[in-house]
Amino acid sequence: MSKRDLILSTALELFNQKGTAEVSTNHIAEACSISPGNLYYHFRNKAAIIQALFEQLYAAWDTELSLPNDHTPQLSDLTNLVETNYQIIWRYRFVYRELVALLRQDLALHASFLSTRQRGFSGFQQLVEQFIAAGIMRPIEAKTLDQLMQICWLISEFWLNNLEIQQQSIEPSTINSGVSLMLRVLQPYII
Amino acid sequence: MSKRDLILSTALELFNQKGTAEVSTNHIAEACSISPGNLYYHFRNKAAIIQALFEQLYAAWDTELSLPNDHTPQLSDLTNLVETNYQIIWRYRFVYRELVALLRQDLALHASFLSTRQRGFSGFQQLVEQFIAAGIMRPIEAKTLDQLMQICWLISEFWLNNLEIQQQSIEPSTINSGVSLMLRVLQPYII
DNA sequence: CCTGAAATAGAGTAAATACTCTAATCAATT
DNA sequence: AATTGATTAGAGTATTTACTCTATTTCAGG
Repeated sequence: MSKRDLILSTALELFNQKGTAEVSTNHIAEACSISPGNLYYHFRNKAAIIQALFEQLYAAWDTELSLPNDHTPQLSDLTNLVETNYQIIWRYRFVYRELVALLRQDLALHASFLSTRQRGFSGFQQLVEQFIAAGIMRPIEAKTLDQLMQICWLISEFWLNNLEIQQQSIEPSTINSGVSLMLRVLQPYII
Repeated sequence: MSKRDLILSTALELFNQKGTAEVSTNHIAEACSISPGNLYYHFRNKAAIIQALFEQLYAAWDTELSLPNDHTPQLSDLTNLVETNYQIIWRYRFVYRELVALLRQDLALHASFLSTRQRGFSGFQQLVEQFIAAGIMRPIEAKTLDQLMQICWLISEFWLNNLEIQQQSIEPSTINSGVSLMLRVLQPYII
């Protein structure tokens, strides 16, 4: 593993443990057993480390959330996708824990996050539209569909936060409850 | 206004603007035009200021979210409640922006928040059960009902965060879209 | 083996932070 | 006027933070 990757994975672990505000660059360097100077050789500043971790998150979404597009979609595709998404978010959990604060402090980060998020949302919406086309779901009026999508998206983004607030351990079973929550929203429209 | 209240309202304003990590006790004191020593006369430490603001939030929920219990409930009661709740959360918006981080740093705060939250959730659930009893909503199986409540609750807690991420201005119209999102969840069960 | 660039160590700095301490002031009561 | 307790100012402190600078080491290619 390159030193750059070591710094990033160590920072990720510490950020997830204690939050970005509580973890200093010196902490990260010490946890990596390297000097502060070395850390600043690899990263311009602390914000650059956070940005790089966001980039990793984007990459994880891109590579791990792809759909097999050679078959007609099934509901299981949706649940798989959502579950994988929860796993990714959990891996980078500091991001959603502090999301609003982090984005407010960094305009460029906000922009990149918004566009990545928009891509994800569009893909999600297309999947549901494929369900309708395939007769798995009833036709839905445009505005209603948009609202349903927004609700599902809200669940997928904030369900883990909700679990953490409730101090529930994040295990497959609790994560699955987030998946079934989303299915509950769509259920009245599933044939 | 007592000096204590001045400190709290100033701190609230600054926390909402910049986040708790970016606002120091010295900042607060300066913004109040008082000395740091004076601030520490009124509050043991920075955490105590945050705790006091949480108490104000609890109080706002208690006093402003009461239901008129002399008439059979109507759907408009629900929308009014949710709207008022959004206004309260917006007033103390730093709380939900940083919620997971704040609670993880302060065990006592976490406990008080959880119990207050539980009370609110129960009240909300009772209201919906009254709708069912009044024939406004169809009877719903227990597990389904619980899931619906959780979804609505998630929306009420995180909708403003979602708006902030989208950089949308928080206005009556955008807040109303949060209310109709919740109605969209319940709509299939409304008679 | 030499060279030079990349990588690293580690001391150092200016600023900020949470918080303390002491002395002064105020305001009400005796 | 004197006393007393609540309030306030403001200087001070130890620590931490993000980040810089310079000197040294590593190591691949000629």
